[in-house]
Amino acid sequence: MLKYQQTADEIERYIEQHELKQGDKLPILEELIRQFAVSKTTMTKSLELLERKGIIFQVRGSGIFVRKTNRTGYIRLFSTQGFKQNLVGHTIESTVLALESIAATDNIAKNLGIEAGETVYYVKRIRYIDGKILCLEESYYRQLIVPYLNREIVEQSIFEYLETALQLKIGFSDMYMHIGKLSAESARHLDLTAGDPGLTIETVFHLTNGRPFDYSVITYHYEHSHFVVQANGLYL
Amino acid sequence: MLKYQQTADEIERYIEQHELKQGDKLPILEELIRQFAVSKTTMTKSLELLERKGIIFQVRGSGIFVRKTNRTGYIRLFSTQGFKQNLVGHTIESTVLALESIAATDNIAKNLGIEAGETVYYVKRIRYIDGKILCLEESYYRQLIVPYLNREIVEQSIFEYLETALQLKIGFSDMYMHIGKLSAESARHLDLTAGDPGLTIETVFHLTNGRPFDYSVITYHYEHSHFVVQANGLYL
DNA sequence: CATCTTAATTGTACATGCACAATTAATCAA
DNA sequence: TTGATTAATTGTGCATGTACAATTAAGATG
Repeated sequence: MLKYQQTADEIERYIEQHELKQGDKLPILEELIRQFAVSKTTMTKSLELLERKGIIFQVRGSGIFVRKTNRTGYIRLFSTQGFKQNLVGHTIESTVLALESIAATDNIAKNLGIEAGETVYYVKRIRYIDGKILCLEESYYRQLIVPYLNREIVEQSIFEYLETALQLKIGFSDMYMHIGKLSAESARHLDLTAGDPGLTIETVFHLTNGRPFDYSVITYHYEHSHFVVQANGLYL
Repeated sequence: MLKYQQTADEIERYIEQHELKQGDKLPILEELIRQFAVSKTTMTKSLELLERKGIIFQVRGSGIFVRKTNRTGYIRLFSTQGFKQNLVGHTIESTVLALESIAATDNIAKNLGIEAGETVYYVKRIRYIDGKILCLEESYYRQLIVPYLNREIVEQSIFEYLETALQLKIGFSDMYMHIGKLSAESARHLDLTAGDPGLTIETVFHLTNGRPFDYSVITYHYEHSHFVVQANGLYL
């Protein structure tokens, strides 16, 4: 593990152990450098990481302070950390509705930037959070990159399998969000009524080398989906 | 302007001028350093910035490549850049429904982390994108930090006024998202029907020194809201 | 010609040092 | 005591240098 990541983890633990609250001040940079015995570069990178994770904020000339959201029970969207750490205290389960190899349709191909007809795994799942329906997911994995999937893997975390067993390195992703009314079929799976609200997120996942390997369409259950995003710059 | 920001801008322009596409390779690091006559640190920071903006991706041992989303007409959520650059080619207009000083309710106070009763500006607007209703916005600004607002300012970009005229430095924000059915009142403002889908984003804005100054509740028109998010790590 | 091994390429991690900007604390003047 | 000025504190920008990891290309081997 990289030194700056490890240092960041340690600082995070330090914050928890000392039960620091929003706005509490951490030791100054120099002191942190001394305590953790790393160089300025490394410590700066660690702090930058923590800042992007929304755990601290830094004020030049003043100090380094703890940042906390004041709501609980929200799912953290776009966390740098994975799915798992994100949802400590929550249980995620999946019901697999479909798992098969198919030929990519035009739409799938376009999103993945491949030729129509290429073989992809089609996975359809309902995912539960703490026993309640969270979302309906339909994903398409390029078989060229993900040569094998089975029911057991798909019932658990697919991405964990990709990263550990297949050693794939997931890089970046483009997410397209829109709101709409549920179709009869989606509503049935989510145990809702057609016309009810739904948030749909389409995502194209890429490996670190830029190759797209997964296109997924997720529709969230509007009553069980509360998201929090910790942003750093401006936005809208 | 900082050197690494300026360099990043120049590289961005370079990409546009050379009409580079998704996956196209940029000159190697050393070459970029030479061309732009900056140090390795600076160039690295510039590239990191561009990476976070979703403009490039870097592959160790291979090179630096252009990253582009393949859909247009989507609004970029959580862009590091401001509202303006984000929406080039789009027109944003606002209708002001309310602008008054009020005493903070318990809910407002809790979100801003202040005492109930503190004076805040209440701003209610409908915002249009390219002539179509985008969202209904209700914001609360602490008068202690934003001492003056008028109709003219509120009709334009409030944040631009805060940054330029008041010299406030906006730091980070916590955003809470959920989907639901529109109330009769919201629906009326958005020219929709009660019960229609709506995406609501509550945001608490902080200055760079960590002080919260704005709590806003925005409800988006489901037919005119298409968002894109370029994420870098994993997520859900 | 395919496959393995090795070497070259290319970005990332980490250390050090100097200069400087933003904030806060201390000092001084009235 | 108040308000302005100065000084100390504290994080950020930028330059240089060494080592190394991931990828790709080249070469060797069968």
